[in-house]
Amino acid sequence: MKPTFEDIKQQLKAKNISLSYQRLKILEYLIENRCHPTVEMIFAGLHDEIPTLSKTTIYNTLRILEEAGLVKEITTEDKEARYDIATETHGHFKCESCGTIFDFSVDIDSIIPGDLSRFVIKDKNIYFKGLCPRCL
Amino acid sequence: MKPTFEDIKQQLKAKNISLSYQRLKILEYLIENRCHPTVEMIFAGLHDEIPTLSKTTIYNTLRILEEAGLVKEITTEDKEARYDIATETHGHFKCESCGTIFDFSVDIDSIIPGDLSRFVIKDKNIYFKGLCPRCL
DNA sequence: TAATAAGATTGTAATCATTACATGTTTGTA
DNA sequence: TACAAACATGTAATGATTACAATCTTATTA
Repeated sequence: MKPTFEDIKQQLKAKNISLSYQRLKILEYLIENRCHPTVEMIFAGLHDEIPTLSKTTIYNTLRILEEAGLVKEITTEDKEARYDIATETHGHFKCESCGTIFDFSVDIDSIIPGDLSRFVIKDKNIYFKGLCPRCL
Repeated sequence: MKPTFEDIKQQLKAKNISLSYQRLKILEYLIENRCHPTVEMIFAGLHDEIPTLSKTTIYNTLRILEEAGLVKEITTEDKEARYDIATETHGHFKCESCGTIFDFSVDIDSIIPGDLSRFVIKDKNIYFKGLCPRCL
């Protein structure tokens, strides 16, 4: 179910977002590096290929892709934001020791909130913390 | 099930955390203002009563209380952190229009992650976004 | 094809929440 | 009272993010 370039190109076209070289490379990076990278990591990772790439462009691109629903910002208590290609909803687990963020599958529809009947829910996030097997 | 001062004093004593005037007032504020305040809000709210209170003290106190498990930082994509007295686990819903954060009850144990059997889970967060009844 | 306008990218400078640090104050104990 | 440890305070530094102005690219139209 991982999106391919073609999937994403289609979605961008459908939303009238032009696909510049920089945007393409940022998307490529996100698809190939499913480690929930920070802006810094994207910047460093693309620097060899696009030495002129600016962080502002990365921020702009991520904002546009997020508004288009193709990318999600992962919210942790860290001050550096992390980004994830938006696929089916899944949970995130952050190891408090090594900082790695793991995906885990979860049936989000099974979460039935008690008293949100008059609210419109647009986004659901599940975020666990603890220790990963390697750090135990 | 809301904790009282006495509950909290007991817990602090049990953890060997001394209860200064400032810490007491910050706790008092958190107990009386269940609106998930920011540091700025705590600072402004206590300024009349303690004009000399410093933001550093608020940050320090919140960190100590969080380490003691009495306070939880709420993680949203906002850059300003919000704080909550740690009660039974509940979900948070942020209205994308007015920014208000609502609590909602949820049976967190009913969330069964698929593949975290070898992980130690220490904390679970549920964070929904959308529109609240008033903004609809 | 050339002219033009709209949209993208870039780099620098500003913003702002948070943290580090040094100094001054309070508290408990002998 | 004297002392030491813990605490509070204010200022300065940090660092991620955003604002902004200038430059470059792309698409469109005549």
